[in-house]
Amino acid sequence: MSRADTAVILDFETSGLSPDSGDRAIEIGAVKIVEGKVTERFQSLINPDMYISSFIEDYTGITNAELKNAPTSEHVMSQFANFIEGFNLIAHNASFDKRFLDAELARISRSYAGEFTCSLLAARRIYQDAPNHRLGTLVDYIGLPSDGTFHRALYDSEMTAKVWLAMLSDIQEQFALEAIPFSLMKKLNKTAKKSVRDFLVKAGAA
DNA sequence: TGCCAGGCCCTCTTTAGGGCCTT
Repeated sequence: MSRADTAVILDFETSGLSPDSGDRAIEIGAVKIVEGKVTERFQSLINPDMYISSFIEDYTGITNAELKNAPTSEHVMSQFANFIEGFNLIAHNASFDKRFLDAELARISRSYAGEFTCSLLAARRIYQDAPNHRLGTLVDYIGLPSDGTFHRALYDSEMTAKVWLAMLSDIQEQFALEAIPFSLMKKLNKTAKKSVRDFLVKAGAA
């Protein structure tokens, strides 16, 4: 049984919202957690072979000048495919990062065996009283220390990992669950919000 | 030329529309 506190939490900065519209990854950041502790980190800029808009330069702080000298996607994604091998994957709004991961890996004919789950969908269920479920808001809502350097890949993956571990800790304590399996968090992503409490109580009793 | 995302989830719903999230 794979544990939900053992996984790779990843985050892409990209040139836009959709690889299907020609957008590319410009930075990847990730942390590997094993039994709740960060054991490895991965970070690299990625040369997207295109100019990024001034909006994206402002949003991320990543400039066209930096990207011009960045390593190729082929190089970075090959290393990243090795990094995630054997691990399940987590991202904040996973459907977004999964699309870019799949698109960039497809370019080098690589794939991965791990399963994806989403910290955003989990947070919408576990923290239903939060003002909203953006990463930065959740960091404040939970009371995690932050220097506010959001919108960079490694920082966002680090903060997503902290939010994820806080959620696991909270539901573990609240519903008397032990060593929460990854499969439980995947099911939680698809559980109706109104019945999530019953779902977790039953999971604790099982 | 002009357009430009997509999945989840709520509700004034299900023969639909719009807000939330990610860059």
